[in-house]
Amino acid sequence: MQTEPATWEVAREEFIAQWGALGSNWGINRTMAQIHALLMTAPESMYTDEIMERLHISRGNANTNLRELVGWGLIRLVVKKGERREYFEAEKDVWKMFLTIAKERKRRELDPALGVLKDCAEQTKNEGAGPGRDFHHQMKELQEFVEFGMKVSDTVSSMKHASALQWAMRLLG
Amino acid sequence: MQTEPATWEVAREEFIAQWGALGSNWGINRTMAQIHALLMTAPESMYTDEIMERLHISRGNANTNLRELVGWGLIRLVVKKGERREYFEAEKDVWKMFLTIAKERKRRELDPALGVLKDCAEQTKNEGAGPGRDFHHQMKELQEFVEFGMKVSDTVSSMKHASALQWAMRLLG
DNA sequence: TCTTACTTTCAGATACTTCTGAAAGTTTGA
DNA sequence: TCAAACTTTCAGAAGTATCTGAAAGTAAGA
Repeated sequence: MQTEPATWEVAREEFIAQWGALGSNWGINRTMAQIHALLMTAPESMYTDEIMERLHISRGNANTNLRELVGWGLIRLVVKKGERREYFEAEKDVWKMFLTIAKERKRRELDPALGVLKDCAEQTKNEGAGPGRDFHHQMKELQEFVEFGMKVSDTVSSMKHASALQWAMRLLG
Repeated sequence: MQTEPATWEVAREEFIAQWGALGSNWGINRTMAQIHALLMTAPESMYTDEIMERLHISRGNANTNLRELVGWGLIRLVVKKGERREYFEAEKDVWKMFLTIAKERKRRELDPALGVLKDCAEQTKNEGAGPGRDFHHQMKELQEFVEFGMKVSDTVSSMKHASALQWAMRLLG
């Protein structure tokens, strides 16, 4: 006879499925998001075969996405003494998770954008009046805005959870 | 003889191409990002056929992505008196652009995530000690974090550019 | 009413992303 | 040095997203 799954396992199943679907909006692929959700809610660390079985995915897929998650810093590899197999576990602290994601998104989304803007501003710095000058101004404005955003992000990222909270309370209060 | 393009037009070309490429990281499709870049740097409003020609895209593609951009609120439709054709122009104010994007991303990325978290937390609120309880806690923590982030985002969004700047300077100073 | 000048739609084509599974590679311990 | 236990790779398959272009739709003015 099949063992009845615990109530929380049902909710967990939903969480994994939905989190995977949400991944797409976030620009993260579905499997990666699902593995992350699975590990985030795992009472114990897990190894590749368990993950494959649980999510019905192939070995190659599991392996690739696990590496990718390690690359993001969202999960880490754990070696158990006396065991050869690699286990994985997720960072469960929400603030740390947020910092990791913020840092990675900054690197992926903001850094390259800044490069383009700087370059375009530089190329047009000698434009006289007219549309050329307007274009230059616009690139400059965008550049400054992005740089500013990066500074804010860095500042927040360097905060401990408690001080970030305190700061935010002041903002909201 | 072909007219030599102005210097700024060369930079503009690069901006459009690169911005389009960056769109992917941002979860925005390439054409949409390119049209936005084109209109953002256009001295005058433009109509569909001009955009098609400039970006070498089909009518269907142009039309779909223009509607999408209007949907986001990043560009608007302009009707010129005595003209039947629809023209488009982009919001050029950087702060307004940022607010628009922030609002839309919140709606697309945060709102649905919050729904899932609330639902999972609710389903497991009666779990006793053990993994079920841990799961519940984790959902709760995530939920609170997301709600908190949304509040911060709303607060900043309701600010005028000047006060946001002032607030940020205090943070950074 | 009809023609002209436009906009919208959508089925199929193309391009891109992700996944599979088997084969190759690596490490450990006997 | 070998076999067992595991991890990594990658060519091709499957799945998604995006784009084209032609046809259908709409509205204005003659």
